[in-house]
Amino acid sequence: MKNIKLDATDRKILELLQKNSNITNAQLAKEIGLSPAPTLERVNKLENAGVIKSYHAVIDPASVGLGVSTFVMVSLKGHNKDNINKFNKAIHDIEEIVECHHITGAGDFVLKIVCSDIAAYQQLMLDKVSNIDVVDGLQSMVILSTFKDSKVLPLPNN
Amino acid sequence: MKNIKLDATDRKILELLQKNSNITNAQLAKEIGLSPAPTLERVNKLENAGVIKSYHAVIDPASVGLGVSTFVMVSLKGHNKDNINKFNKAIHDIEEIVECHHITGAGDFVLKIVCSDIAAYQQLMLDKVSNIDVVDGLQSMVILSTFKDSKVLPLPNN
DNA sequence: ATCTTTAACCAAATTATATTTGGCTACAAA
DNA sequence: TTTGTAGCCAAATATAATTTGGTTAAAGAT
Repeated sequence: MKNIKLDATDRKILELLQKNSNITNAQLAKEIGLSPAPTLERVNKLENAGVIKSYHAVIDPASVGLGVSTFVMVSLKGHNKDNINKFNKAIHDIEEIVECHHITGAGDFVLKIVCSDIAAYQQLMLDKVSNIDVVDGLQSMVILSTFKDSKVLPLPNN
Repeated sequence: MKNIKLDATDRKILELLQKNSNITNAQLAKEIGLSPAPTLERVNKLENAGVIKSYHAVIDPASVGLGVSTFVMVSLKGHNKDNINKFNKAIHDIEEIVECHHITGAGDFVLKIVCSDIAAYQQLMLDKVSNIDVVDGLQSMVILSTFKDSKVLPLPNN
């Protein structure tokens, strides 16, 4: 991934595509004040440089029967490279675990988990997560509601 | 938002669009085994029903100078509706706070925060977050690395 | 100072893709 | 049995992406 210098126009493009990636190139061009050709050129450059990583649809969990989301703090039995790798491998194939971050502070990892209901969640935790042998402790926080979930990062001006 | 019944084809569409929303309708049609016309019809139906909420580009934080991401556990001074509303309002305009979830367990809220560096993070926390008058305690967890960040929810089969 | 190169841009042509149309089939309700 | 409806397809059309060729302006070289 190259190191690319972004100008104000690039940042505007990034902001707009984070907000809504289904905007047409023509509309995007209009909003940033350029014609379609150089607009597309800039978008391609941002993609090739790895600044834009990917494009995704976001679906409403409830409408597909996913009623429970949680954050889980995980502590490992010994916070060493080997155990971290084992843990990483173990969680990778559990599709209900949609995020896994290695953190400083109280625990070692924080997971985000999504599943149908509390029963399914309990089963997942008992059968799969707490069974991972390097896992020491787990602390679940059930999401009651989400007040903010912005897909737009706060781009610095330089 | 209507209650829509999803069949296996709809779920396949949702999976593919979550994975990569820039796929062409023709390619999507091919992968689900239908022609473009009914494929598009299904996508439109999913959008109109609110199952597909939005489309977004994902950018690489590091490549735009965003080097620090954290989770923050927040406790409020009294967990009542009024204070929750005040908190909600206060965090809404802080663009570095990209997520805010109301949770059960140890704290009252968990935030996800993204900013340039530790100095900027400290300033943000001191100047803006800890200043919110309903905030009682804060506990930061800095993300060292992210092992998994799937944009694809685990769709139940019915 | 003047040349040369390069990057960024535009308008317009072309290519690719989305979208609409009309009609067919199969299943379900009347 | 009939009638309506949902879901599908192929093909026509409309829209959008992409390419092309050429212009301008700024930076570095002579």
